Amino acid sequence: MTSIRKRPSHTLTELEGAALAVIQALNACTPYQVRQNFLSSRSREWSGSAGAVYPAIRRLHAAGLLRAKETEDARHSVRFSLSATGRKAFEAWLKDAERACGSGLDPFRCRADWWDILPAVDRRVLLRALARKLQQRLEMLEDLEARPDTEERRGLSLEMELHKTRLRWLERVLAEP
Amino acid sequence: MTSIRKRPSHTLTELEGAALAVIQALNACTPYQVRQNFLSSRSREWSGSAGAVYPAIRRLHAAGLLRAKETEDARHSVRFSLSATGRKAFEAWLKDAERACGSGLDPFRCRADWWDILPAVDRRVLLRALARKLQQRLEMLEDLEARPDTEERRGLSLEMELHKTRLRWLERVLAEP
DNA sequence: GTGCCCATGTAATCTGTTACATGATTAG
DNA sequence: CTAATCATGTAACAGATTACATGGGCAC
Repeated sequence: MTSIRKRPSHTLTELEGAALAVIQALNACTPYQVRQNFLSSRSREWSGSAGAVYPAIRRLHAAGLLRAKETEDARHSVRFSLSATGRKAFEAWLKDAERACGSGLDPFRCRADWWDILPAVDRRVLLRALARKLQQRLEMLEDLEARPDTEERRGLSLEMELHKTRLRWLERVLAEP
Repeated sequence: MTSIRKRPSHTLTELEGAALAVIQALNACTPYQVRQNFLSSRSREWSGSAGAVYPAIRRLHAAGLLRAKETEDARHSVRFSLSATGRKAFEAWLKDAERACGSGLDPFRCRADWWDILPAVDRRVLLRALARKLQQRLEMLEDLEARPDTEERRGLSLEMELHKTRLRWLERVLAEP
């Protein structure tokens, strides 16, 4: 009897799902392009390190989710696109409400419960510093939004709203006793 | 010459930081108590698996951040508390605005950019399903908040606000063309 | 042709996961 | 006394990170 698999074949990691999304969007692209897409993305969710991207794409290919087409150029690089299985797996990842609605690992929320244990003065200083940093990120995102060449407008506006929510929360805590 | 260390001694993982927070809060506790605290936490950020907690505490101890005091009971279990170095490291973790204000790996935001590529009908069905799921989580959190024995009220209210923000974002997208 | 960037990786390591193991304690 | 459960782990493995390697193409 085989033991229960940790990750059943139909479940993708977040990075794998995102890689499929990029490949789907660019419709046949090289691992390098996927990596560049991750690197240029303003979200620092992943480093987009070669050591993550190339093996992930190899895994997806080995699992039959990707079809490879070798190009003619001298570097004989390989362009990948989604197979039928791959499209199905990607759709499942995209529609996975359970994972989408989990909170993930939010470093802000993770610390929020503990800031209270600081001495009052320290805490106020820290919360104000956090508010400044959030404000700063928000302005950065606003600049990004203003640029006409920015993709990912959906995620951008969502991220800005989330930052604003954190800011409001900070201000509410600061306004307390 | 030694190569640059990936993780300099003064940087903690999120789990290590959270473990220090629990140990600090309980003021001298066993690894088991730390683990129970993670397990009982409503946040599913980590599994609180033994294979993560025990090694993490051993690491922190080996790094001199924790002091161990063996108890007298037959299980001769060990209670840990923060050393001076440990308090300093924990404070640094707690006050790390750079990490706190990053967005972490948010599975909702991660997918938000790609939902647009679905056919309009599919997308509306999905977004409504997501809204229901978020609503459901929100109600669960409200119940939790209503219970008098709930700790982590700060993080709880923040998490609820973040969920509400996601809900509003969904409704805004649904209200479009 | 030499130096530099492009594109693709590999190696070592680190942290976390699941699944299993094991001795102590307590309920019956 | 025996069985469940408490408390503490270990083993095998997965997936990511950093740092390094390598070979092709192009600027000068």
